[in-house]
Amino acid sequence: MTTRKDIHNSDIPVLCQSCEARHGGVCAALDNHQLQALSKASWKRKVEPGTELVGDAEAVGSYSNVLSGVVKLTKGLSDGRQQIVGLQFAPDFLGRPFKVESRLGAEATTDVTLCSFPKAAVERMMKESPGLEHRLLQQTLAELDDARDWMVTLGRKTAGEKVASFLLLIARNIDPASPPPAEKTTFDLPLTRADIADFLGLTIETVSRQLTKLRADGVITIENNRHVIVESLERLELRCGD
Amino acid sequence: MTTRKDIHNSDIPVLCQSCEARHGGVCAALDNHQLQALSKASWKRKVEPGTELVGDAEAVGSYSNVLSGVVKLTKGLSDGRQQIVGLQFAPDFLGRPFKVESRLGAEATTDVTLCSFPKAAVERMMKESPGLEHRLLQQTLAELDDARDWMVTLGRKTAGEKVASFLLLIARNIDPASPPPAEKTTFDLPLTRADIADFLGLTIETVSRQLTKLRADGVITIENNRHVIVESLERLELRCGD
DNA sequence: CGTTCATTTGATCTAACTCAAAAGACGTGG
DNA sequence: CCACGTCTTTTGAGTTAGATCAAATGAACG
Repeated sequence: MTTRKDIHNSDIPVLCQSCEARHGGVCAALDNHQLQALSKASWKRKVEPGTELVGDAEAVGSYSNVLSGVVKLTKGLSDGRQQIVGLQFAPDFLGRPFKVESRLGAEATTDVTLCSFPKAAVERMMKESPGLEHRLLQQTLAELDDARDWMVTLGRKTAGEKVASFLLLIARNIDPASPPPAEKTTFDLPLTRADIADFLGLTIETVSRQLTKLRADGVITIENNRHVIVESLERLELRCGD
Repeated sequence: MTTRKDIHNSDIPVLCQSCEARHGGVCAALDNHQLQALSKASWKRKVEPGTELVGDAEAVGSYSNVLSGVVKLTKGLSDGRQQIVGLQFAPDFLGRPFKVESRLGAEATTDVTLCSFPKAAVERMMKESPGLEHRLLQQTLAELDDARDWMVTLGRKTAGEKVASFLLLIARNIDPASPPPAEKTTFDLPLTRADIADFLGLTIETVSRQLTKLRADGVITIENNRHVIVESLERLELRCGD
């Protein structure tokens, strides 16, 4: 077992060996040969919070895997109103296949590590290997499910339920390694109050007031504005409305 | 040219020959041989408005193509609040691949014609032919784009903008044959006021008031509660906020 | 032509927004 | 280490868009 694994690993590109996306991400659909080919054309980069990864209505020449951190996907109205339409956590795939122009903005909200590939290389590989396209369909279906869940949050939940739903979403997704925490968790909010407001379709003030309420009710504790301690996930779930 | 086409048509299953989804829908990704195989196991049906096609949290044994009419996809909260998270027009594909249980309700809102296939047959065919999976990825990506557009509508638009956006969406999608009307159109609303409210995250009363306003401002005319005449698509677009 | 259901209209009410100011976090340079 | 300025978050007071409650009108149908 150990031997076999080592032999296998020796075929895996150096760049990919320690990569988390190797298992959960789209790269999991590639065999070692394809991984070799792709890794030659790929590059890692680290970006700071606030870095714009894809501009709204901008041509995109590459796809990426999110290896760590959080990326927000935004859409704007002509008068400046904004809505965050998705959050990407590791090891999500970032990019819109088969379209030159993205109608989405993408921006790092925390320190983010990315592994990027040229659009052409991915699309060639997609034609050759159905497994990759299958994996991409899976992720897209999952994103569609998430988007529709969020539509319920946006359309039908109260401010209190929205904020609770948001905290739960973060608690469940912020750590790509350990899946679902049971009863108590802790994390740093990957978004500012302004971003949370744009994600929930609320104002900063309303978000703040609802967080204060959750704190007053002993459901959460907040330290230094960013660090959240969820005292009871169960009680948080009860406040989500569903 | 005519000759060739006729020869080709003779290979196409009778059931599919006059089918609109043959060109725009997922079936367009199948060759005649595959079409033959699938059509043997498929069946058409007509259903009335209000027919539940898929129950929330119900196991689904088949996929369908919408051939005519409109299907609403719904999600509910525990206390009865509802949100429509998508509308399917012809020739959309209906169903959630790779999942036994749908977390969505699906209900006809008009008279609907469906062509249904056993889940297993579609999934087998998907494994054999990458083209089908590719086509499905395309539709899923399009649905994801639509869902995200709608998130902006739900999260950031005013009641007036929401209703205008809804009318525009219907005007652009109700007729699968002729794509985008230019300046004036006419259609029957495929949804009741209650459904429109659930789609827009509003109440019936607010929807009604906004429709009345659009009528008062001369943007639309309404006959018999259901039939809408859009006097100026351009002026409707201006009211959508984006 | 009366019953039923969908829609409109009217009169309040309230959750969330807006505007304004205070409090807290954080970095910088003395 | 502390004083200062900047930026973010919280808190407060008043306003409003859309909800709620209630009633009238209109369409469809046996």
